[in-house]
Amino acid sequence: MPKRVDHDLRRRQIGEALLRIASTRGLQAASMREVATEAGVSLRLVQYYFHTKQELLLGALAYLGEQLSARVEAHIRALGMPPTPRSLVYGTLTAILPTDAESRRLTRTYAAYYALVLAEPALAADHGATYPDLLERFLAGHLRTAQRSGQVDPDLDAPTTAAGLLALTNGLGSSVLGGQRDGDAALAILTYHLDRLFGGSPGGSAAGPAPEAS
Amino acid sequence: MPKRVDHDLRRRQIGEALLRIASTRGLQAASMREVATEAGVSLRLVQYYFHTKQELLLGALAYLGEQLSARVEAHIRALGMPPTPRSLVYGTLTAILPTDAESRRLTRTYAAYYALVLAEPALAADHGATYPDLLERFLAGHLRTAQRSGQVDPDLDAPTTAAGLLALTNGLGSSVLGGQRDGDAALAILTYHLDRLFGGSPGGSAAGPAPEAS
DNA sequence: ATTTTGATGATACGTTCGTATCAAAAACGC
DNA sequence: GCGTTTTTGATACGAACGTATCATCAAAAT
Repeated sequence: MPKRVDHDLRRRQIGEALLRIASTRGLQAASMREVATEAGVSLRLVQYYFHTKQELLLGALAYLGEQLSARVEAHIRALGMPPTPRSLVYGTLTAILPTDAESRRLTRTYAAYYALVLAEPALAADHGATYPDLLERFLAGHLRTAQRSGQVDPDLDAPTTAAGLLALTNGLGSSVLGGQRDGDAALAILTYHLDRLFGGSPGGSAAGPAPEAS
Repeated sequence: MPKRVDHDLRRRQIGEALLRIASTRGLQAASMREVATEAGVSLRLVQYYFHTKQELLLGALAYLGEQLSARVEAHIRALGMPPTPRSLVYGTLTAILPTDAESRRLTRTYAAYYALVLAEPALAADHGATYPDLLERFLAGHLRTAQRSGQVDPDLDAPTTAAGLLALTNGLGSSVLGGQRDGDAALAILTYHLDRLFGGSPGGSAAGPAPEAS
């Protein structure tokens, strides 16, 4: 048996090269040739692992989703264990806010794909609609938990509040990428709203364990 | 003197043809030839009025800004005269939420330009940064007025709240365009937050008439 | 060392793009 | 109807794109 190479790894290397181009110069600059150069491989190899460009775009989009999920998880973990409802909401939202180089890259790439999907809905058959939905339900669940433990006003509608928080964070992210304000200013606005929501007190106590992120 | 034609009008007709394409098929589908076809003129004429494509993109972006401003104004007016602080905030935010065909077209086009500007910042020299800023200051000012007249909690930070409302609206708009929810659901979430902000009571002196669907 | 798989190279096809260059025709105020 | 302006026509260029097709080279497991 001859040379063995992890095909999934190669595909990932090439796909992430595309994501790197998309984050800096946009998806329209991500031609097959440019991706090959960025990945340090030949054009022929890109064609070898992705028979068509649509395949490449879809594969890279999947990698982007994984990177985003990983960052959200890491951000939640960074706020201490075990996670409280507050740290889960806070960590999730601050993870997708472009405040550092990595989150800027992720959100810029996401924005590029978002525009592409708007023009060509066939690209995100179901990936685009379910992922934000999952995030929203995740937030709503923990908000409800926080309501039950008295950290959040129980009169609030949890799903509506969760949708509002996620939309707020996305909108703040857009304003940061658009150059309207910097990441710290956006983070300040987000924490202002979160602190108002969570009643100012650090709270948390020894509340019950929360559902798990996927 | 021979045939006289309003050059500004011609430029507008061509520019708006580009906006129409951008709203449905994205900016990458808006080639000079496609714009000419959409506008019902020859490619040569597009080149006559816009010497380069960048000129065309910039000109059309200006028209988009005018259309957006006009819609915001019309939406505010539709909420009754004279406008109250509440109707000004409500009208501004609902105007830029994709709830009907026109607002969907506007926000989709705006999203397409947003992605283009992210990849090519030279396109929106100052147009991109100042317009949302103006909107935000506009909202903050009327929020402060509402605070002084007791319709809004005076403990709130007006600029931060205004930035949050605008970001919330933009984020909700993105979720609508992305197919996560429909315009009515987004409008319900927005009004939920606005009603909480404005203390639930219709307030605003002689309570204004209900918003109108367009 | 042979065999199988991974990787490169060079190149080409057909399309579309932005842009440019000829020219001629059509419309309209005087 | 003259003359100026607007508009169209027919192409053409070079470049970049996605895709495809040759053949060859390198590497590693048996």
